Amino acid sequence: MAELYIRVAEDENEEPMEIPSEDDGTVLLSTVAAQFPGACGLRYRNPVSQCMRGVRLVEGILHAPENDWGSLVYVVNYPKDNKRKMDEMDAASAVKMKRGIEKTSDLIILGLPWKTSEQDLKDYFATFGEVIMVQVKRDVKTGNSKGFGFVRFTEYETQSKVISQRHMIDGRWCDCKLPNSKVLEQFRCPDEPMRSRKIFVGRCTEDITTDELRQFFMQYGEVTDVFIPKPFRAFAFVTFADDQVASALCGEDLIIKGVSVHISNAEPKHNNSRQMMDRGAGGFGGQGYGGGRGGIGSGGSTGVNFGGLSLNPAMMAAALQSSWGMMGMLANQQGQTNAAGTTAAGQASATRDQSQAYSSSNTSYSTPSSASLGWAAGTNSASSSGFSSGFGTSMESKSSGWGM
DNA sequence: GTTGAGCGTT
Repeated sequence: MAELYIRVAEDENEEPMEIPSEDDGTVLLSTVAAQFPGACGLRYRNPVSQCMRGVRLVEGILHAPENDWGSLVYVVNYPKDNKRKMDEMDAASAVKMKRGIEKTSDLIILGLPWKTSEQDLKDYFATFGEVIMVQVKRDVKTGNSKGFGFVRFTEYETQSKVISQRHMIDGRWCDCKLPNSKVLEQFRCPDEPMRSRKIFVGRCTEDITTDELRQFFMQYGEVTDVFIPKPFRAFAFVTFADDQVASALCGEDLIIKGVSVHISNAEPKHNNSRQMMDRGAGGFGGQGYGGGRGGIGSGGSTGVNFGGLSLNPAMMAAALQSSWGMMGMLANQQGQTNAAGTTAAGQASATRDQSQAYSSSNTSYSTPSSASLGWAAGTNSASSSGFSSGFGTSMESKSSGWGM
C-alpha cells in the first residue's frame, strides 16, 4: 500500500497536520502522540449525522472508520478532556466508579478435567456470552493442566450468570468464582491516592514487548517510561506522567495481546494482606455503605472496619477459606440488582445451597474453627451500626451455614 | 505415565 497520511488536528478549526499510517492502513496511537503528546485517541465529525464519532482504538492501534480514513480531519482526544466531561467527578470518584457493579473480572475455574484445553473452555463459556480471555494453568515443565483456569467475559451479566451455577465441563462439575486475589483487593482504599506514577504490571508473558506496553497504556495517559526486567520475570513497570492515571489503573485486570495482566501498586513489599488491611476500608464509606470511616488500622490496632463491624486478620482468613469467600461479608456486593432481579446476596445464597447439595457435609464454612471466630458478635453489631438491610439479609441467610 | 483441593505476578 502506498504511504498514506491522515489529517489530524488539536481542534476542528485548527490547521491539520498530516500523520503517516502503517502498511495495513491503521494508525498507531504512538504516531499521533509523537506530534500531540498525551493524546489518547481520535475523533471525527460524521458527515452524515454531524455528530462526533470516536475512532476505534484497540491496544494502541487506531482503525480507520469503514476501512478508509478519507480526507476527514481527525481531532485529538486527551485524557484530561475525558476528566472534564465526567461532570463534577474528580479522579477519586472515577476510581470508585470503576469499582462499580459493572466491572467484570477474571473468574477462576476450579475442578477442570486434566484434558480440558483453552479451546474447550472458550467453546463452553461462549454459550453464556462473549468471552475475552481463557487460560488453563499448566505445569511449566510438563505442560499438564493443573486442573484450574481463568475466564473473563465482556458483560457483567454474563459473569453473574456464570458465577451463579455449576458447570459440567468435559464430564466434570466445575465451579467458577471470583479469585481470592480479587476478593482481597476490595479492601484497597480508593480514596487514598497513590503517590506513585508507576504501576506494576503482573502476569506478563515473554512475548509482550516494551513497545507494545507503551502502545497499550498510552490510551490511558501519557507514558513516560516502560521497564521490563531481564531476564524475564513475568512482570513490568509502566510509569505515567500523571499519578492519577496510575492510581486509577490499580487493581485492574487488562487484556494485552490476549493476556490478562494485573495492575497494582509498583512498590508494595511482601506482606500484602496486612498492607491492604492497614490501608483501611474507607472505600466502603465512600460508596455509601454504613457510616463508619477509616480502618481500625488507623487507630493503631489491626483489622478492617465495615461501618462498625470489625474484622480481624483471623476473620479475614476465615472468610477466605469459606465457600462464601469474602462475598458473604462484603457490603460492596450487597443490594446490587442483576439481570435476574435478585440481589448478589441472594444469588450467593443460592450458590452456597447448591454447593451444599453436592459437597461433603463438613465443608469449611461450618468447621468449629470458623464458627468460633466471633461471627455472632459481628452480626449483632451490624444490626446496630447502620448496615443496610441488604447486608443484614446476607448475614441471616448465611447464619445456618455458620451453625447459628 | 500418577492427582482432585486450591488460587494467577513482585
